[in-house]
Amino acid sequence: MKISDAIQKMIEDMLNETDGIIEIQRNDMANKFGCVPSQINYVITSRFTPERGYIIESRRGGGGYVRIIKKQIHKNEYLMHFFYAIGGELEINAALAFVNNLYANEIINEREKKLITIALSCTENNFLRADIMRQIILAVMK
Amino acid sequence: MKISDAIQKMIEDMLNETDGIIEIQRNDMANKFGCVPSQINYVITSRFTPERGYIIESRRGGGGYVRIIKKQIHKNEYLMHFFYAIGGELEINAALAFVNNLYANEIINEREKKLITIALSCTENNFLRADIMRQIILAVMK
DNA sequence: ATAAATTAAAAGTCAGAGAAAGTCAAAGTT
DNA sequence: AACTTTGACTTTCTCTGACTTTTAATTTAT
Repeated sequence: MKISDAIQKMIEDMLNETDGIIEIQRNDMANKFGCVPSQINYVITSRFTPERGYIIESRRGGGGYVRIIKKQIHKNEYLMHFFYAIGGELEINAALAFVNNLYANEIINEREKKLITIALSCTENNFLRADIMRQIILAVMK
Repeated sequence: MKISDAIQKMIEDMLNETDGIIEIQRNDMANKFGCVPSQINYVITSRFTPERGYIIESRRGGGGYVRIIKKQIHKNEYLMHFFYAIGGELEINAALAFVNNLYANEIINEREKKLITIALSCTENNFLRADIMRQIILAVMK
């Protein structure tokens, strides 16, 4: 049961094995799963949506394909940019505003936000805080 | 014995036999107890509430399910214990040992461990560090 | 040998049927 | 009065198939 989930998983696995961009043959894939081709469309439109960070491109006719692209969230770029923007000092309010931004952009979750807030609030020294902020960015960047 | 109580007991038993997370088919379970499906909802909403430490997730349609998650409270107990064990001062080595312990026990993940380490390393002051440790525990406990 | 026409090979669309779970109010119990 | 049971109705999700559209490949005509 749950063919759609199996299809989703296969696509995700393929995306992980590559650089986040794959091309599939709709009919082939439907065949592999013993389902009707339009079910592939169903899976794609219900799970690989733009809101979830996917881009779909396709072409019909002989040698057609469906291309699924997982948007590489510019997370690291975003973080890098900030990393270099931090000066020698960092005020607590500016720091917390940035953290809220990270949270809003889903780069960190609520728990991480709390931990980071603690780390940033542990000193009055804005030089030290800038340093801590840099360490945090590196930690979050993985 | 009331049917609802029997259903509750079965769910609790299932939760105890697993890691505190189960998935049931609402209609199947209703069938087992010879009741109407909506009675399962009744049991869940009246007994497996968030206040009692349960999380409910579900999905409709073919292959649907109701997932019941029992929040592992022992983690919080564990954290509580440490929270009260922290004295006025906390040396960096003791603090980091504790963090490693949390990581080993899967209460925090690697990324959180990094963030916590940063927070704990931001001062030379063992009084302040004890305070930070307490804040961290509260943040992680939710 | 090209251009046009045809055929074949994809992928897309959409609506309907079916499979679950959710809701809520009324009726029954304790 | 509070809790339990029931069932009619709703909503969401999945699967299917007939039909359409687009593109490539092939054949035919000039």
